[in-house]
Amino acid sequence: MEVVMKPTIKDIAAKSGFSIATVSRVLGNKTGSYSEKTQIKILKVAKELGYRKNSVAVDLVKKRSDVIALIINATPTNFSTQIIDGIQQRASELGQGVIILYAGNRDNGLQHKAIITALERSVTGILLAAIEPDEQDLALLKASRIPYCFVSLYLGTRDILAVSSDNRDLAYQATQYLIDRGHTRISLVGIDGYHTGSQRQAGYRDAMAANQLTAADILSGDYSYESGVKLLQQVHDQGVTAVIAASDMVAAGLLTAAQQQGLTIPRDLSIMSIDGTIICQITTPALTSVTQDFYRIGSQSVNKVMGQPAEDFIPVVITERASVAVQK
Amino acid sequence: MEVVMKPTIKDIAAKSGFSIATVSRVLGNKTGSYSEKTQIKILKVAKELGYRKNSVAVDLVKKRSDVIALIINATPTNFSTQIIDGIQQRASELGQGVIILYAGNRDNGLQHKAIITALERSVTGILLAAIEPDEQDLALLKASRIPYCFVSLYLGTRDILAVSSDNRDLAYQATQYLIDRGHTRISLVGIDGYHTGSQRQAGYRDAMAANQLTAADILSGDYSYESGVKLLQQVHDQGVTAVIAASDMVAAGLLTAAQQQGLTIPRDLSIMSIDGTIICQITTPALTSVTQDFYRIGSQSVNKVMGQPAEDFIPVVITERASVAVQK
DNA sequence: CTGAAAGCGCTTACAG
DNA sequence: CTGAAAGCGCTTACAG
Repeated sequence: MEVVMKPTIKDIAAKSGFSIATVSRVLGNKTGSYSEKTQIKILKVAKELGYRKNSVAVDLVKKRSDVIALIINATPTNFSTQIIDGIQQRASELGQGVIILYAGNRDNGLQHKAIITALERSVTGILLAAIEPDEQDLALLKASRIPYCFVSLYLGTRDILAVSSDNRDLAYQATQYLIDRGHTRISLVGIDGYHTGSQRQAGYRDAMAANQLTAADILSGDYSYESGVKLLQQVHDQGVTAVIAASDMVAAGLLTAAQQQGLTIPRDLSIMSIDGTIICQITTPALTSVTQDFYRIGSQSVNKVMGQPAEDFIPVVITERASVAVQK
Repeated sequence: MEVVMKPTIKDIAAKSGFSIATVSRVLGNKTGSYSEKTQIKILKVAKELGYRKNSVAVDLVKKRSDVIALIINATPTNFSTQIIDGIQQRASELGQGVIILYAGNRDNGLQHKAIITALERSVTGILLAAIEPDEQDLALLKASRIPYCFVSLYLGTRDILAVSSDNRDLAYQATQYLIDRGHTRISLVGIDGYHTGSQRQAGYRDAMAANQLTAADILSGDYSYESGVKLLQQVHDQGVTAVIAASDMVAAGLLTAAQQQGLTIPRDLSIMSIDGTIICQITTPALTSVTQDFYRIGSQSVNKVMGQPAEDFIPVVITERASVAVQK
């Protein structure tokens, strides 16, 4: 029974009386290489048969996919939607589809697997969002002939394509903002020591130093809500008047825990968040933040991986809400 | 220069002195069909050449991908991470990869495009998460020979595979919970009239009726934070003592707006949320919720689309936090 | 255990 | 404008 088989151009050729070459041309819209009558006939037959192109075959012969692979992990903070929107939008303008490969939450195995999957599918380019690559990942990527670009992560070298906020500058601005409001004892909380984390640590330290202030011990964490909750006590012990939270989620955790301790924010503690997602609006008080332009980070990274001119660093902006008080 | 070309099994065959058939067998691990010496030799050459399999070619000849396509849209509430985790986990247990196709935010065009993309790539199955299909989408899906399953959406018929919470029951439970705590004037807020929405509306109405209570006008919205903010005034005008929010985001919006109006939650208004994501912990007070088991919804949907036994409806649970007061 | 050959569903010079 | 043929990189009966 033919019924059960997916129809191919061969079926269309047989039924229409043309060769598969001609069928391929009209289906592929190679305008000018077929007559209108032929087109009409073939299109009609294709529709009758319920024909649907087999992209796998097309990709094989064309040796490329016209799809960008986006590898992303489940970060505790939910900025990914904006990044994805930016990527999708720009990719579609450039005629590229995008498939998302999920790398778990900082799961090195999954991450590696995702890279390999992308490599094996002859994608146009690979985007790695918020992925901290290990040596192996990097070696794999470098050995491939496929362009790749890190998104929202700067590896510290121009040799590797990347689009992100300038994390040093971002933390510097956050710190300076607090200093400008009279704070002198300021802490940085919930951060790790990978690329993004250490760049932010540097920005924080530089700003403190530039203002002749001594930096507090940095409180390590993993950017999560739980980190924030857990670290509040240490923040309190530090005796600081203001904190910079490594992410909106850390800020939210800090806030909840502080309130449970009976603290009033921002009177007893000012919180400056990093990211500026909708989380900042949900909390009470709303969180003042250094806001990243994730959409633009996404769209520019597509430009970059497609070999078009693109910005390296996307400017951030400070969004004043209600979690920072002026220190007398 | 050979250097620039990606090596193929033909290159390995040439360099190792074996035929491409044998190369294919050892690379494909067809144990028993080659000698150990051969294996060692071929693997060595493959490594030297930096060989990487071309999955596109493999898929073409095998006529299937061993990947599940997950089509997902950017819902205002961020439960997707949990669904994805569940899907990824179960899929990998079954030897399936998963690619995610992003359908924007209720964007019918993108949604349709995503379905077509999946159809053209001979995936093992298609999962549609929180997607309300239109006629066209459904026709497309039905016409294909690829199994598909809706995730977190029940179309109201057993003919179409789906795994979700029982949304009627979910809303019924939420309503009954409030009634049990003395509330009689209860509203349902931020919901739409599609499948999930109307099922919840029915559950709400049924519970009210079963308790001889009159249902308030349902306040329509799109499950977003903004909906919650915008609808608070109407909730207030209704004079209810408790609301069921269509999602965590709606609940958060309601809460923020209420607090801005000077209301104290839950004293002045009890809020019962639907979803139970981390958002519920972030707000002050924390939101009591009907909590869905998104992870399980995800993993069971994989079973279902792979033709394995699976549950249709995943039980929900009520998580008491601090946004519901007992009404005297 | 191994190889020659056919074939997966397309595209694209080449020739007419 | 159209068709016959080669080929994309693999897998897998078939024969030995």
